[in-house]
Amino acid sequence: MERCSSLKGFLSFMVLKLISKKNMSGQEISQEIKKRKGIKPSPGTIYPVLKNLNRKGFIEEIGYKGKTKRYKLTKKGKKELEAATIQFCQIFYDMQEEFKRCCK
Amino acid sequence: MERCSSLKGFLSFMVLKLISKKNMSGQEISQEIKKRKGIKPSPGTIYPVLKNLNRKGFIEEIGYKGKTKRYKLTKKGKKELEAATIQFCQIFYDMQEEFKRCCK
DNA sequence: ATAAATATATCGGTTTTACGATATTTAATA
DNA sequence: TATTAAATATCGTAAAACCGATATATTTAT
Repeated sequence: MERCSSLKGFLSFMVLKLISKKNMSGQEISQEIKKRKGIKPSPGTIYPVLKNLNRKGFIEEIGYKGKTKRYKLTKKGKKELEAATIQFCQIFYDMQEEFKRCCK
Repeated sequence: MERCSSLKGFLSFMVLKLISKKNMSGQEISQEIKKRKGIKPSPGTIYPVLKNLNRKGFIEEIGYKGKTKRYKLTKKGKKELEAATIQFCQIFYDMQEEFKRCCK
């Protein structure tokens, strides 16, 4: 195909966006997605996405004292997210009004 | 899989949204998408989407005097779009700020 | 009316996205 | 430390999304 951004899809985009706001583990990400979408992505969905983002250098692991592993955005990841965000806004620019309407 | 909305994906959503603003032909839709995304969907992409939306009763053909066929939203399509919009906003609710930032 | 151009439709195949099951690792608890 | 629970990782498979090529239909121009 050939995408503009090298992100795979909306799920990757979403994961990157979530991690950008707060360092998160796979579980935390899954739960946040469930909260928004209503459907919790299966392990077979979320972990490959994380692996892929990690492989591309967009995120990296941080693990500290007895806490389960979390991911944080790399500098590269921040740039990628910024690019993807711009594209997202371009594609859905006319959703702004809907947001105002939907989200009270 | 099993989605919340019965729309197939973001492309279907986008097409529905575009048609909701203005009755459009396949070509016009393709061009608008190219304008936003940079990539024009191939005929093999866009027409099956239209066919699917039509089969589900979300859009219907209107053709008039020497003009190429256009589609308009049905009542059912409007309801569907509304539901999908709400879901979209729920999923991406925190994109509002980005919109303000990106779209000058 | 015929030819050329444009738009639409369809088909087979590829890639992407995601799942479910299972295995492994890590953390919490006894 | 051993046991259990939770989180992560991996694998094969399935379905969705999309493309390119080709065929057909419709408009436009000759």
